[in-house]
Amino acid sequence: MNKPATFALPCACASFRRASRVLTQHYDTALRPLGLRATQFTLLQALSLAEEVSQGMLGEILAIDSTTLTRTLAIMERRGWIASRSGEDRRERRLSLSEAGRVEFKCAVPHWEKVQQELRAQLGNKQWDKLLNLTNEVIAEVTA
Amino acid sequence: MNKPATFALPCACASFRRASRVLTQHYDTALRPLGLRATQFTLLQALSLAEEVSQGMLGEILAIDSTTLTRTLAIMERRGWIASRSGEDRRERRLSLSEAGRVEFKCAVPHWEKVQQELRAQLGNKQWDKLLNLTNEVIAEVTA
DNA sequence: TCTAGATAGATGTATATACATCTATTGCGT
DNA sequence: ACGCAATAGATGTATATACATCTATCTAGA
Repeated sequence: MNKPATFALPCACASFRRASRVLTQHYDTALRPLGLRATQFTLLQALSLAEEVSQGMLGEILAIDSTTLTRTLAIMERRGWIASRSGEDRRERRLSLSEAGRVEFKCAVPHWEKVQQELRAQLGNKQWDKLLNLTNEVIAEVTA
Repeated sequence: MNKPATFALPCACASFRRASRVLTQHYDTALRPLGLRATQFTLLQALSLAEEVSQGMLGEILAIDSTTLTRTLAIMERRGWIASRSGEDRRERRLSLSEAGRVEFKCAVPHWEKVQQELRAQLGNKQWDKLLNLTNEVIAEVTA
């Protein structure tokens, strides 16, 4: 066995997961100085855009199981980045960025932009755009 | 907040991970009757193609950290699907499918093909192909 | 040959992830 | 008002994932 490190996989899921792992490592590396994981950055970004959302809605937006968010958000609440209060419907948790979360996010953005730029340069603008479009379309069509 | 469930994410990593989660759930659902996870199916498939590989090489092919494989493979060895023996270099573990693993894989293939077909139908042939090509290209270019 | 540095995996630890199940709450039909 | 089905999250459990560190082994140089 002396295969080159990259060879095409016939399985869309395998191929996607592999690409995810590789991308995630790049983003994780870029964000490590800030003590942020790629996943956590995504949550900060989503909350930064959404202002206030319920846990369930956040999960729907990101296609993350709501019970997964319970744990991931707990970590970020412990770090003081995220605040939650119960909504009018008292079963709901309404989530938002704390002040510290806003600061953390603001600090992280340049690092995030740098990785995005680097990858865009590596792939070329055209492929990069195709990639973003396709992944977003996949979601739109497969989620339904 | 009353956003539709799907909206475009500006972050390639977030977008990829989201698509991964959605795809993985489809494959997991399809393989659940067999007691197989998508990830595990991928490993069976890789070993089925590779015959015998070291853990490190398998990790390289799939872009999975070798120490991650230690745990994931342990589960599959417990189930009797995977055999390992030490190589000439006694630090290496040479991995292969056991007979039970070959059987399990063979049983799983039709289920896997069905999901692939369904997704292909849902996305259309053209998009499906673009998707596979792109993800594989991303790997090729970003891994290097 | 002996040893210092490199390499392959194993182990400790932390996070990400989902499903099954449980609890608290809500909303509806009577 | 009552009571039952539906819903939002929390909790138990299992897997996936990576990094730091450790151990065993190998390899190249003196």
